[in-house]
Amino acid sequence: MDEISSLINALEQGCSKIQKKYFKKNEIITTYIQKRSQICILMSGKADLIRYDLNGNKDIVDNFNSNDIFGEAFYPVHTNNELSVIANANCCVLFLVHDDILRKCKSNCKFHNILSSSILELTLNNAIHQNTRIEVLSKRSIREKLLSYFSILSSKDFSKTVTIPISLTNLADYLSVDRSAMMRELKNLANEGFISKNGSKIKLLYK
Amino acid sequence: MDEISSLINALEQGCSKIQKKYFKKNEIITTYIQKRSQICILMSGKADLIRYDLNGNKDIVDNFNSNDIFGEAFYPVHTNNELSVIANANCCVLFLVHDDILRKCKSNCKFHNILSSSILELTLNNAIHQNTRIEVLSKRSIREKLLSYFSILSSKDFSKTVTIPISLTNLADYLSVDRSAMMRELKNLANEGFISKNGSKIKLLYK
DNA sequence: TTTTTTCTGTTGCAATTGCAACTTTTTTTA
DNA sequence: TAAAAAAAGTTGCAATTGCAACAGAAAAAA
Repeated sequence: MDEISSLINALEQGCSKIQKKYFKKNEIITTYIQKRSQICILMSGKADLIRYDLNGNKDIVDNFNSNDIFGEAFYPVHTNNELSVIANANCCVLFLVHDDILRKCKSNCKFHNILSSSILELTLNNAIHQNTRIEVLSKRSIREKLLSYFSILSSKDFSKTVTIPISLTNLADYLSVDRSAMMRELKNLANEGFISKNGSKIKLLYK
Repeated sequence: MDEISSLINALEQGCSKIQKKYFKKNEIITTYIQKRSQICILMSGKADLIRYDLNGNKDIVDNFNSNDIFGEAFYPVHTNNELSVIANANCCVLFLVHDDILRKCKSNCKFHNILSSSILELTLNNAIHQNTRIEVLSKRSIREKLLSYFSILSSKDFSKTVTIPISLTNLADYLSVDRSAMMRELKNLANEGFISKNGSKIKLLYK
């Protein structure tokens, strides 16, 4: 992705406003607390945005892959619970401070100008992902959520046969439904001839 | 909002890349079809993002207020149904083309530089709203959705008494639940002493 | 390779939710 | 200001869903 390589250049040419750090699996990348203007870019690896609720249950709020952008800057100021980003694999992360993106850095580094538009690109990308999730979450039944999800996968891949790119357990989390209820609904969809299913490979049989 | 006034300046100083248009209630502001790079900013008024589903039912996907940013650029490339933005009141809208934000306009207008960061600000703002909605949508029961929604309102207002800023009908849409089921749950919450309710004024009684 | 952990798959049951069909109240429009 | 439209409020009932508690398969770790 072009935006990412521009940023890497800026970094390597010595822009002091960008930090690059490495994390091992299970290490804490950042917490969303008093870092209002922190923007992070995951250059490689996988990470989860985690909340521990009042009962101490771990709740996966979001998850990030290569080229994803995240940070407290994307979240409301007033959150009840602390959010943490935890590495799910070895990660390389760029850290930027929001204000630094707008104002030029002291050394007036020549890559600074591209920063703002690169961040905008990634942020737009993030918005597309969010809207996609809102799309499926706003369906009222598990069946509709699944069909909506499959339909999006199908149009991305230009194919009526889609492979769910995450575990079914994680899919249930993504759709915010009970996993066993989702499994049941997958079976119903298959029994009623809407789909055929082999593991996480789904063939859409309707229309 | 600073970003908006910067944009207005850019416009009024004659940047040819920005268009300003006025719409009356019920007029179509734009459609999300083959306008991949269109970015719109609602300077005043209210608007809804609408989808007509297969049965011809009107489905309100999102709604926009002053200073909100929207456009096909925020949506996945492959959408099944056509999305339209309809004015809900008299609206003033700025239209920008995404590529123009990145490259400088021919006249090299001096306000062009601020464009990118202004758009970034608005886009980050948009992400915050989206994350807030995902937060409530990902709650599994109507009760949890309501409590989560109230809790967010409460921390915004620094008060245990909140006024729902939209109609209850629209709130049910926002939470993606059946309106009558939501009304029932509001009554249950009141009966069980979690809240007290007077119209759209809600007092939080827990903790 | 064995052990441990995670993931998949299943089912009964109770609780929640959506749907449909109303009435009443409030707001908007003519 | 009267009429029309939208919103609020209610309830019964059937369908969906979450929860709990399993067993077996697959993947990861030791």
